Order: sequence, then C-alpha cells, then structure tokens
Amino acid sequence: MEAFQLLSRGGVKFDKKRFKTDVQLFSKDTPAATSEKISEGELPGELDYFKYAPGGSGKRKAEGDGTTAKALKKRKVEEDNEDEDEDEKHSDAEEEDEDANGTEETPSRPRQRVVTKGSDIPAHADTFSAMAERYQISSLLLSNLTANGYNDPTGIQSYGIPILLESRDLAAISPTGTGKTLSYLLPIMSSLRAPSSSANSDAGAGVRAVVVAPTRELAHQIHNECLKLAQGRKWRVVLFSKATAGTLADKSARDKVDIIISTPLRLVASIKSGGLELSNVRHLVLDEADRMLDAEFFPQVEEILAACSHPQIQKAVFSATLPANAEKMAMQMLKDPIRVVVGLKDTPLPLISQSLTYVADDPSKLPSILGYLAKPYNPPVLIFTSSQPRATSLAQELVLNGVSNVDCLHAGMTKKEREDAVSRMRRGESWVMVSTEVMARGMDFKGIREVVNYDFPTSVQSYVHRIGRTGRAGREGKAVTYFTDDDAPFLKAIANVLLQSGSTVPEWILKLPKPSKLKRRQMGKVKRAEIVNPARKIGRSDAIKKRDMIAGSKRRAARKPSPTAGVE
DNA sequence: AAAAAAC
Repeated sequence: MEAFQLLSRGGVKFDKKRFKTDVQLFSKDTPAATSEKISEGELPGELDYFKYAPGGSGKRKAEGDGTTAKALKKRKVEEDNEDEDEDEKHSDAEEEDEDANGTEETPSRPRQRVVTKGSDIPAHADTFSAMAERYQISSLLLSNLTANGYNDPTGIQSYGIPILLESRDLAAISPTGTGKTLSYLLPIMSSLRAPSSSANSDAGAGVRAVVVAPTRELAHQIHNECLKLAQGRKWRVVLFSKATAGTLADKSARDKVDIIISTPLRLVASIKSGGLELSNVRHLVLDEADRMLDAEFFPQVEEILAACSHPQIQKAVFSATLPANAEKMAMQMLKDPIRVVVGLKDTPLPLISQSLTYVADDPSKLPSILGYLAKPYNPPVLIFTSSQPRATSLAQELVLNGVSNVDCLHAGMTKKEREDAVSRMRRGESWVMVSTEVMARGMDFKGIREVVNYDFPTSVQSYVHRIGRTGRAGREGKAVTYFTDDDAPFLKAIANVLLQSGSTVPEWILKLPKPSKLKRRQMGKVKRAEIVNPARKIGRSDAIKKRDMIAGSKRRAARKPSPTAGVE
C-alpha cells in the first residue's frame, strides 16, 4: 500500500486497478496493444524506468521536447550532482517527486531520474530514430529493433547508446529489467558497420567485440538478443563454448568472427591456449560488472583486459548494482569514463512488491513454501536457495509433496540439463523453478511473476538481482523473502532496501540495532543442510532419480495453480 | 559468505 502511496504522489494520475490488469503493458509479444494501454496507467517520473511515450498515439499531452531551457537546466543540475555518498538516497528520492512534477508532461524523453557524470557527455536521444539520424544507424538495424518490439528507448538506452556511439567509455547503472543488454549491443553492431566477412569491411582481422557475462545462461541469452539485431546480415556472433573455441582455433575462421559473447573463464582458457587473439577488439563490455570485478572473477577479467590490446578499444560496464569498491575498480579500467545512473543505485524496481516472512528456523521453511504453493499463486515462481544441494533437495521435496511442474537449475547440473531447464522455463512449462545464485543475475524470463527467497540472500546486491527476475520491462512482480533467527544480522540491511523501493517493513525490524561485524561473520557461517521433510514417510534413500520425479510430476499435473492476475 | 566461473 505504501508503494501505491508513493506511486500516487507527484500529481500524476494513476489508476492502480487498471494498471494491475495491464501488467503486460510492456510485453514485446504484443506491441500493438502496448501503446494503447500504456497511456492509461501512468507512472510518476521517479518510478518510470521506461520510456513509453507512444509517438503519435495522441493520448498523452505533448508539451515539451526535452530540449527546453528547463530541461537543460535540470540536466545541468543532475550533472553537478556528484552522487558520491551512499547515504544520500533518501533525500534524492524526495527530490525526484519535484522532478516528476516538473517534467512529467514531456513524453518524448525518459522521465525517470538519470544522473550523468563525466566530461563532454553526449546528449541523450529520446527515440531510436533520433539516434539513427544522429549516428547513421543502418536501416536494417533499425528495422530489426522494431521487428523485435523495441519501439521506444528506455532510460539507459536513451543515455547509454549515444555515449557508446560516440566511442566513449561508460559505466552504466540501471535497474533490473530496464534494457541494459540492448544498450550495449546496438552501439556495438552499429559501430562495427559491416560484418568482417563482407567485401566492404575495412575492419582488419579478428574479433572486434567481446561481451563477458558471469553465467553460461546469461551469455546464451545475450547471444540470442544479439542474433535478433543481426538478422539480415552475415554477422558472425559467437556464443563462446568448448565447441566454438575449437572451431576458432583456425585463424581464418577466427578472423571472420565479429562478436564473441562468453563467460570469462572460457575466454581466458582460449587466450592461454593460444587459440584466441583479441588484439583487434574495439568494444569490450562487462555485463553484471560488479560480479565480474569481484574477487573470484577479477583475475580472469584482468587477463581479458590485457589480451584486448588495441589502443582504440572502447570499454563499458553495466549492472543494476555497483558497490563503491567495484565502481572504483571499474573507473580505473575505463578511460575518461562517463557514469550514468538510472533510478537509485542498488535499489529494486518499485514495481516489485516485496515482503519479508518470518519462518523461525530452517525446518519451518518447507511447510511454509508448501503452504504458499498450495494457495493460488502466479506461475512461474522462481525460488532461490543458498546452495546446489539445497536447490536439488527442495525441488525433490516439492515434487514429493505434489507440487506440479517443478524444475531445478544450478551449475552442478550438466550443460544439457541446464539448457533444458532454461528452455522449459522459456516455454512456460515450469511453474516452480528452484535455483541457486546462478539464476540471480541478468536472466530475463518475462513471465516470472513471483520470486521467493527461500534462503536469505547473502548481500544487498544478491537480493536486488534475485528479485529483479520479476517485474521486468514494466510488469509488476512480487518478491517474498523468508528469514529465520539466524538471518537476523543481515535482516536490517535488506529491510532498508525494501523501504527504499516503496515496500513496507514491520516496525520492529527497523528498530533492530545495526549488527556488529562479528555477528555478521557468524551469520555467514550458518550451514544449511539439505531440505528434508521429517513429516514425510518416504526416505531419501528411495533412490528415485530427481529427474524422474520431476517428469512424473508433470504427467500427474496435480494441483493447478490458479493465477490471480491475468495470464498472457 | 556462498555459488559461480573451463576443461
């Protein structure tokens, strides 16, 4: 409710009921219906991460074009805002309300808070056609955009694409599900002009663009997005894997590759084996940058950076979260960077209604989730656990307790199992997906309506990314987080995140004292065993293969979830 | 603090 109160401020008309029925507003599958519905349920500026002004729909009043003196003045103010301090978020949020009042009538520009920092920042572009005109984006690329439902740029696209097209380095921070992938893919493909294989290419030999992402699944998804943009020309976009690494060992084949999408370790392995040459790479993107720069990944990223030796390389980092230390590292690897922050850093979308559920201790979680899934829910639901064995065992327990269409996905599974699980998810065959942190970042399953943190996330960043699997591209979402007594030391930090993004938190949680470092360390040491239902008679030794059970559950198709909101 | 990231 408080979220709605927040939504209602700023003098913007907002019909909640209507909006609720329009949760598919931004669906790329229904572009025709999009503009019509969007103009009816309006969001105030600070919550509007999407630019949805339907050019010429005539329903919205157009009173400015984003280049007014007021707009320019506002931009100046934004640029002067250093946004260095983590603690300033609340005051910023307050200011945004005024911003929303002042600028909400300009439909042709993104109206959410965008803060830019850096030298000679290129002007943002409000439409894809404006970008195309300014930067000579090919008509093919442009038509591929519209063919795939990209009609109007989101905030990060409006600001990020011009920056990248002017060959500047960029650190982009924009909430989950606001179109970061396109923000870097479009400029890469436009800058490359033509495939290496084409006759008029003067690109020189070798791979010219590299995108790194932390999981195979995400790399795969980025590759798919890239292929959509590549339609109609002979681009060679390679999803780097064991197999493709082999084919690229041949130099002549390698020189025909335009873009590589990869996980870091795969790339490093190929560099080290001498099979991969990155000295002609002109564009390097780190997606989920804070993850790529953390202790485990950074050594690999360093090697990739070293291998990309071309003096004119453009580098960009993207994420929804970028803690101070990661940002510092990012800024060091970038040259004269521009920093763009859309919305509030490290904050979930207000479209996701979040709640915290007390479950006392670990054994109490299973009855809670079974109760949750026994009631009507919005499939598919994504459930996060803290480890692979717990993901597997929870999936087993759900199946054994009669929950239908349960799937499991973690990195301990085979490549094929992982791929199958993702495609079941994409086809809408999974109603309940139990997973680990591997699914936390970047994955864009448009249908996900609910996220359950069965195990408490171990950082604010993890929380923000996990729940960001729902509420994508303007849809509403719901996120439930279980917490036990053991989770208390981190509870307050997460509770503050809920507050920040317009959800409510029980009073007593906010009154919790700030936990000591020691306590937090202890909390981290809490070991959670596999999930077993003591009430159930069947033992773990029944030696039923998990996948058989899951397949069986599909055949049984027992309890059907009754969706409470409109399903596609 | 755990999971993830090759072969």
